[in-house]
Amino acid sequence: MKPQRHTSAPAATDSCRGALARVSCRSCALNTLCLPARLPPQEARVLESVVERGRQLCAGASLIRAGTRMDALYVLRSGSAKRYAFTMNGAERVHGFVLPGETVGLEGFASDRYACEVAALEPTSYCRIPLNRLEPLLEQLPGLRREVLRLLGEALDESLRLRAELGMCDARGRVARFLADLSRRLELRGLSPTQFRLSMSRGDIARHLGLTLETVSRALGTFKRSGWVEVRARYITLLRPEALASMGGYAAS
Amino acid sequence: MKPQRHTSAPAATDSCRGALARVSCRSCALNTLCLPARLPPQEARVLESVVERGRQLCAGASLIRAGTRMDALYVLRSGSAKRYAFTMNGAERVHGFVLPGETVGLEGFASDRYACEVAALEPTSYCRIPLNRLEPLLEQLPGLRREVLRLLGEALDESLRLRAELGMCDARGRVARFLADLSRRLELRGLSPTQFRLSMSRGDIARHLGLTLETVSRALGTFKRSGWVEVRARYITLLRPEALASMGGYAAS
DNA sequence: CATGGCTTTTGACCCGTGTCAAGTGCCAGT
DNA sequence: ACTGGCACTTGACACGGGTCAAAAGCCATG
Repeated sequence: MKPQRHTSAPAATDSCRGALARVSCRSCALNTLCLPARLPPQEARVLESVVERGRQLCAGASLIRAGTRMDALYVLRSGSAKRYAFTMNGAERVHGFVLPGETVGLEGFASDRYACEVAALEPTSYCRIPLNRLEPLLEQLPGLRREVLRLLGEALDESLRLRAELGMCDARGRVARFLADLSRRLELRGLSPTQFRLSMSRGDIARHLGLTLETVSRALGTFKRSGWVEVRARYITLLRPEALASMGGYAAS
Repeated sequence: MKPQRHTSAPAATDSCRGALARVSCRSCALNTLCLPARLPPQEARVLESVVERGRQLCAGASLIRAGTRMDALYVLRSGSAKRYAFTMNGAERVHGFVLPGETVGLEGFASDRYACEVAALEPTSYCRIPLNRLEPLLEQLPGLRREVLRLLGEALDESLRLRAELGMCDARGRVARFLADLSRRLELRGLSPTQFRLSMSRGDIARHLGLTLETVSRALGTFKRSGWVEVRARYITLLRPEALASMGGYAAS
């Protein structure tokens, strides 16, 4: 068993940055969102013992290289990242953006190799769950087994839903939906749902939504002129979130 | 234990239709494609003991109702089906088409409820793997555990790739890709890759590719005029599959 | 064989978005 | 402060594909 070192103040505060000790999910700010949150406490404790803390990544650095052997799952602790891949004609395609508490690397189960590149969009830290430590736990812990299946199912469901809904609305609807979705996810993390910084470029957003960066820019321009948002470079303020939500087809399902 | 009745001739021939006995994956025509194919033989034998044979569905009948509690995985034995769902504005969205040997119901892991409706497009038969029998096996059989993860990963990967590639090519490219993909999957099942019947309507294809049925029809018309395909109602002959494949961005990856 | 209903094809038109190009703003380095 | 580079905005234009409408095929039924 590895030595366990505690920060004297066990405050579960707004950031994990300071802590240099080994992972303690219970004292992590993300404990209500992250993978262990849905596990029975004793299973969470076992899982905790195999989680490794990754070092900080600078903006642009890759957390996962597409095509490399899958050897771990990763969970973001802070910062943000984009998941992307290239089509055979060399065009970059952005599959999505990753926020703290979200798991990446799941598509690797398909072929034992990661299918997406995952790169930090700003200084970003993460946790790592090595597969060779995870697999034995899947045998012993039924809750963890169900949770991994749930995560995969959720990723699949989200991907299907995204394709369906983006395919049905026009450019402005897609951008509206993107903002509404981001807003919701930020709120879940205790951040302001109406005022935030976009860590990704217009081009990244465009390549995610299947548009061009000019069209994204124009959509934002329209929202600005309608008084729905305020845009200053990458800083966004949502003035009429309901308008965006309804335009993006974000009705109460 | 249920009674086991064997057909006297154990021929692994081209169809499972005749057999009325309980499931015997080893003698099934799909045994090289289906879920057990990638399992170690002894695990496959255990899995076989929990698989139930479903009765034949007629065209239009639902195999899975969206929103109902997830209680099983399903594998198609013969026929074909479409997976679809409705967006909140009531528009139908086709997530994909299912061929024999393919597994459906995986998205249910997200929330314990099926997210897609799955309906037969022609007379169709299937196998059923109840979850309450599958779960204990996941604890005991490491190969099965990996295989279920692989299936989910594959579904996820395919969904991502589909979204990426469809988003980047024009209407004709999408239809070409659709035909090339179908052709490949039919060939895997030992059927002709160049001559087949489309069990789905133009509208279904359109709702799957994010187009309108008129555009799908026009794309087929173009291919016909170029001499790439022959179209007679729902019967299709691919005359220049390579042309379609390259247009759909189906290069050797 | 005729009928009616459904699916598919074809045509005409127009809007939205991609494309190309120029212009603006922001930041870092010299 | 100047400069070069990059991200973003804005404008003009063309075209692909959505929309509406009508005609043609296909298949059932009586």
